Formats: sequence, C-alpha cells, structure tokens
Amino acid sequence: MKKKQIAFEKLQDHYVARAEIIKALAHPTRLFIIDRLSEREHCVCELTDMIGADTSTVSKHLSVMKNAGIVSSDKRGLQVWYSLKVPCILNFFGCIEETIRQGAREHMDLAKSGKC
Amino acid sequence: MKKKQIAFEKLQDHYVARAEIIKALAHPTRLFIIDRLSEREHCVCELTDMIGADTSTVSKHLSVMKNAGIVSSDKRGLQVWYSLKVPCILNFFGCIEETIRQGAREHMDLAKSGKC
DNA sequence: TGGCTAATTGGTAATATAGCCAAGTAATGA
DNA sequence: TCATTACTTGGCTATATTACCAATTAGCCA
Repeated sequence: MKKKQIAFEKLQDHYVARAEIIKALAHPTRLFIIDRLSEREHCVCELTDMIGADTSTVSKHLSVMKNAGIVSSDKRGLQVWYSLKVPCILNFFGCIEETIRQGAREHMDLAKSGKC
Repeated sequence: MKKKQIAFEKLQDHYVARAEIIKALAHPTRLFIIDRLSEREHCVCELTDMIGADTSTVSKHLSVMKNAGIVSSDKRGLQVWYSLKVPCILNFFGCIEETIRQGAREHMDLAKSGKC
C-alpha cells in the first residue's frame, strides 16, 4: 500500500491539472456562457446583458475560463470577443444531464416507496 | 436585453444543478478515485491506503460524489464498497486531456517565439 | 486633446471548501 | 457483552472563491 500511495503522488500533478480545468467549468454562470459560446462568439457586453451581473464579474468568469484554455478572446475595437476553444466539452454535458435525470428518477422512486 | 436576462434566470436552476455535479468532480483526489473506480469497485480502506490521507477526508470526498449521483455505495460487513455509477464521465476526461495538451503546446510556442 | 464606451484589475467582505482530529455508529467475533 | 475494525459525522481552522464597487487601461472619434 505504500507503493500505491507513491503511485498517487506521482499522478498527483496530473490530477491537479485536470481538476484546474474542471474547476473552471464548475459554476452556473460559466456553464451558461459556454452554452452561449457554443452557438457563436460573443462580446463581454452581450454576455453581461444576458446574465445581468456586473461587467467585472462576467469578465472575471471569462478570464478563469481563458486561463484554463477553455475559451479564447479577440479584441476588435472597443469590444473583446470570446469564443469556445474546446467544443468537445459540450459532449460531456449529455453525461451530466443523464446524471441529473438518474438522480431525479431515484428521488421519485424513494418518494413512491414512502421513504421520503 | 431584459428578455435575455429573464432567459438566464429561467435556466439558472438547471445550470446550478449541472454545476453541482461538475463541482463534485473538481478535485484532484476525487478524480483519482474516479479513475480507480473505473477499473473496479473499492472499499474506503483501499482508497485511503492509495491516497494516504485521513480516512475521514476520503470518506467525505466519497460522500460529495455520492450526493452528486456519481458513485454508489454498498455496505458489506464492516466495509463500504463504492462503485462508479456514471461511467460516461470517463469520456469527458479525453477532452480534458486534449485541453491540457493544447495548453502545453501553446505555452511552448510562446516560449519559442521568445515571448516568455 | 478630451470625452466616451468596453473591458480589466485591485480591494474587500461574505461564503464555501478541504483537511485533520476527536467522537460516534455499526458490524463482527472472541 | 466487550473489544476491534471500518466508516461517518461534528467541530475547527486555513484557504479559496465569488460578487460588488472603485479605479485603471485601451480604443475610438469629435
């Protein structure tokens, strides 16, 4: 078991790198932004209007995702246009949806069986 | 723009639900656990040995993932055996790896061009 | 140049997360 | 029944994240 622990330590860096990217996805507003960027690029002002938060808040969400390599930005005139750099992330959402549905189903089963 | 903001509010709950699941993935130790559970079920004691943290810490990581519907548990005798409930999550990791590689590549390009 | 708009950055307070230790629960078997 | 093992839960501190406001930067054009 000492051996296995060393195995974890060796892999640790890699899991940290993975977790960094996943953390950059783990916020409702950022998921909303990703969905919007999956359709077309948007400037910060458009996203800010849709979300209804402070510009600085939206800008910071975008910079978190940019640092993680999920989106890229392009300054054109006064505006900065963001686009989705890694569309394969969208495939993942299908799996998340499945997990949500599964959870809802089980919750209903529990309710039916009178356990909650 | 008011219209769009309302659209976000309506979807908000759904994005919160998605984010909950993704948050449950967003930790190096939990990613390690998912990889181990993708091979076979494990009891808490096995995972604790591999990870080298306190049992309570590992137990809490598992309960975060269980609440999110990612893993399921089965108590048999003294031990509790955990297994991966949503294997489709593994597909996602390919996309994360691609993002990591892409990031590394760009970093190298920057270094070559003398910009860092 | 000066004023305007779009976006980013710094500061700060509120909240959430992670880890360990200690205490509690549950199954087993002497 | 009592001790042991496996796990969970509560309590606590340290750290990270989020959101807003204020200040700053950058591009545009009169």
